Amino acid sequence: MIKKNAQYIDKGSFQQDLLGWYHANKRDLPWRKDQDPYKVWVSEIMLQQTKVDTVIPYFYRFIEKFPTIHALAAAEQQDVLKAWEGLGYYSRARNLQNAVKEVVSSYGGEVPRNPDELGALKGVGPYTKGAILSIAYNQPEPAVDGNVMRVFSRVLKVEEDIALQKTKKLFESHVRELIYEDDPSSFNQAVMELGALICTPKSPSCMICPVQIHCSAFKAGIQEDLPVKTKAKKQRIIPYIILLVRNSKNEYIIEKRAENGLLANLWQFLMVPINEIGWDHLENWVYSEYGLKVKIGTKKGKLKHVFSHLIWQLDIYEAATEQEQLPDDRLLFVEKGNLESFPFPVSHQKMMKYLGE
DNA sequence: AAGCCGGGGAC
DNA sequence: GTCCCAGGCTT
Repeated sequence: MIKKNAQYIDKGSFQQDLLGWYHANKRDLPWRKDQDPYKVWVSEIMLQQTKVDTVIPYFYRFIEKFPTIHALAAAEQQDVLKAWEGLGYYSRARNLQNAVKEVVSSYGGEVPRNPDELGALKGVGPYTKGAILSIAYNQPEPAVDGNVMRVFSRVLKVEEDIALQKTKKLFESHVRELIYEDDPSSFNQAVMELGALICTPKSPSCMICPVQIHCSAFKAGIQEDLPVKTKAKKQRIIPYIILLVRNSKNEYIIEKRAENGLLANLWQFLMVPINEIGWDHLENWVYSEYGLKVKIGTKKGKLKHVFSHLIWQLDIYEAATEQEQLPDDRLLFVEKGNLESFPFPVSHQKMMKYLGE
């Protein structure tokens, strides 16, 4: 039985109602066609902080391009990033390939079923570890994500802040107690499916919920008030001048971003942090930063791009250079028609409509 | 514990 | 505008 401040629940009846609903209503998703641990792994990484409908086309393309662990391990990172382009959180792609290489070199290409070995892989945290172990290997391990915390915060009327680490551990212990050991894969997926389809953040469909009679929050009429979660901070606004620099051969200058941090190893048009530089020193800064002499032209447009923790305010200008040689390793001349072979952040993809002919 | 790390869709 | 999504890593 459930302890602490949570309410009691009839475990067998809850499992039966939840799993019965799941088997009758689960979505036909591409990563549910088999239990290939590699495909389960790829899907779970893509699904981190990302909706199912967004992931589906990426998953198809990714598996077609990298069908096996060995294929992904042998790929160029730029090709992996290109397949991830637009999905966001690009460290997921870099970590996944890093981990896949580790699986090839240390585990003969087989995804570890040992929890400690699996959890030690880059990008495999507590949730993903539990998801792979339960879904691919049928082990009764908890896989606690946002859905699971929302569902059980309501069913068990847990009123602790789900942003806290200790609250997540509390839910893991609840799942260990409640999990259906004959089919932990279906149990974990059923809770998440319920969270996605019925027990939604706003306006949950309690009237058609298969576990309504088990739900303490519904009984108390406070399901809309759970889960409790502290609010995120507001984003900082950072203004940039974007320079669409073109040479006499009608090629554009793009720059490879740093190998760590925001949008790592993706490509972009030149970005000038105008607040730090100031308009008067703009061309001088470009020369000191890149050894590049440019003439700023006319303004072509503006964009606002929102990240989870900051906002880019982008003013886009065309610019020209007469240099033939690029003095900086980060920079590259590329014809307009070849830009699509490089991975770009979405914000810079949106700038391409301002390029000339 | 808090900050960093994308992008999109629902409301 | 707000929230949050099948989270993890770093400090």
